[in-house]
Amino acid sequence: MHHMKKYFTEGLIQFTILLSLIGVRVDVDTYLSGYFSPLIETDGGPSSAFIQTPFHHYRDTAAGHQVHPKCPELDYFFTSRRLLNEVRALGSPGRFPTRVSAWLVHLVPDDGSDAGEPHDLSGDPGDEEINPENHREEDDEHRAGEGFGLSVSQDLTVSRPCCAAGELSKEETLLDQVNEEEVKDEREQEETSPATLNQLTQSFALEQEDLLGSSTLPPPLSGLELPPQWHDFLSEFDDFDSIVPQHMSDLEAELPNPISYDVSLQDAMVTGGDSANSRPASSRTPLFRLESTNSSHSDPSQSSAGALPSLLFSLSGNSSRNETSPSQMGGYLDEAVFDHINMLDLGNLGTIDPQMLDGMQGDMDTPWPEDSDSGLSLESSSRSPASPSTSSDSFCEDEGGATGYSSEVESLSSKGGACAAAYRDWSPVNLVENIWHDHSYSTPQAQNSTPSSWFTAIKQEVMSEDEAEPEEVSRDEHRVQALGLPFSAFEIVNMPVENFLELLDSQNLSGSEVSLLRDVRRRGKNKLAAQNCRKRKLDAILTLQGEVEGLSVQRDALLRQRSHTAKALSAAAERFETLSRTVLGQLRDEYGHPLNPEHYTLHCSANGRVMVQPRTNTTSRTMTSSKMMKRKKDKKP
DNA sequence: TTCAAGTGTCATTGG
DNA sequence: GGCCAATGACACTTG
Repeated sequence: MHHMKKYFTEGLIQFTILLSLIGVRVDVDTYLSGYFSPLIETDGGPSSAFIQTPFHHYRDTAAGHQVHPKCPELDYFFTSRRLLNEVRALGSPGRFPTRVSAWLVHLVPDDGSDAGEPHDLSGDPGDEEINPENHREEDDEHRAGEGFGLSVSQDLTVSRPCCAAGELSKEETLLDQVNEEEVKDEREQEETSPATLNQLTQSFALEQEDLLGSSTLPPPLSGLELPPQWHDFLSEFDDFDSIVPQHMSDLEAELPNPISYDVSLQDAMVTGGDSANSRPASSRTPLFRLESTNSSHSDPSQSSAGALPSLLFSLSGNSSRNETSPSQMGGYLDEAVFDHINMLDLGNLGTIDPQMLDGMQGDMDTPWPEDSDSGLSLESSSRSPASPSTSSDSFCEDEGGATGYSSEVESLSSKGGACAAAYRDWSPVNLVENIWHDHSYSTPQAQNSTPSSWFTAIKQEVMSEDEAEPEEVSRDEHRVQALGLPFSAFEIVNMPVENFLELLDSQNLSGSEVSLLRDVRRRGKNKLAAQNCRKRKLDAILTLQGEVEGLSVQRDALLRQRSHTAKALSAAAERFETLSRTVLGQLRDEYGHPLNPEHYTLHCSANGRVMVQPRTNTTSRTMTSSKMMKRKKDKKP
């Protein structure tokens, strides 16, 4: 019987630890500081329905557990208490909304009085008159006791249980021995009158409080050995441990929501970085933090509930960032779309001696392809284009100007000299420094490339395209050619504005011609801008597409994890139910009969109190040992 | 002929 | 105020 109690106590402690591990706050303070009454407590105070097993009952058990207030064995319990406090410090998640109302009803040694007669453990028969508050509590407790159908005395006593005669006598013998020893100790310490069992227990409770209040730390809980069933249960929780802390927050966050919503670009960018912070991790970090006794050594950052979302979103963010990277986006882009943009990427093109430019200037007037960057549209309203003469019609080969102009252009050819002079003042260097300084994100600029390099590269690229396709001179190009200017439309578009203005001033152009050149420049720039804009759009779309795919993968993973977690939770709930039944089966009413697990259940309140409740909801009838302890303290002078 | 995609252009806005 | 990039809207071209 005693060793059963010992195991029962150990089991209750371990069970309490487990409850704490799964988020149920279990108050064993009173248990540890009082009589090791295991599963107790609401805030209501002591309950007459409880008969707490005196600490001394655990002495001289068959297993040799010498439990004594001054016994080193207390360290075991104090260590448990400390560990439990650590576990509690992790918080109570409310994940298990159950309320455990533990009623520990067990034997109280009979010191010779009649069986069935209540024993006032407080040793203060006049308590009710002295403390009306306790009286009310007692009334409540009494009603609660009635609710449980337990014949419990008012004042922390219970009738002598109806046990088997042999077992009872054996227990009585042991209890008497314990009582004698405790009476002796009690007398030595307090020199008080009658060393009743109640006084002994009370004094022991005080001793425990003193011990708990001391700064002496208990030794590590190295000697704790768990029965096999607890090992099984813990092993299950080990698996649970690896799952729950990481995924609970995600489950709590209504998993589909962060995934199924329409992803805007901004959202996607934001979530890519720190969406895990959308919910403060600190609010859920204590959830199912199952480090148990290792909690003090665990790294909170690793067990943070927000770790998973953070990790996942960081992964997503990385992916998105990678995908956003223009360098990697190239794989998604249609080459045909960005041919013109790529044409502007001149940074890595080979440098060509600027002097070569002079020899190639004759080719600069090569009309752009219709779709080239600077190719201009065929406006129907414009004048009829001049016949495409690609030989030498635009660029200044010499001061004599270009040749091959159309009749309309020829009228302006005489202006080529001034045009050439203006060109001499305009170096391609300025093109690089002034034109390619724009914010075009899709055209990485070779800032360190020489002007001649990009200028020649453009020419080469244009030439290569010209070789591949039949020439198509844009309408604006024809207009520029018709003006007899020594510049192509491309150059007009890309030359610095200072040079362009100087060109306009130096050419003695009419108002319509100036307007034409301005329109050519404006349209050419706008075309490039439109291309860049469309490329950005495409990039954004592709980025979002990649992020959506990443989120879809993440969603699938989270769904799998949720399923796994649900299974683990279900298994844990089953184990919890089994253990509850086991615990209830070991609890006794005042008659020594085990509580019927069919009629009672363990519940954990929101504050972690463990109580025994009837299957029907009668929480108001629950009795708590905290009330009992409070009343006992109040009674104590 | 219709449709979708690509492209150029215009107008507007904001830096 | 001018220049420029960005962008929505529209029209045109093309397959």
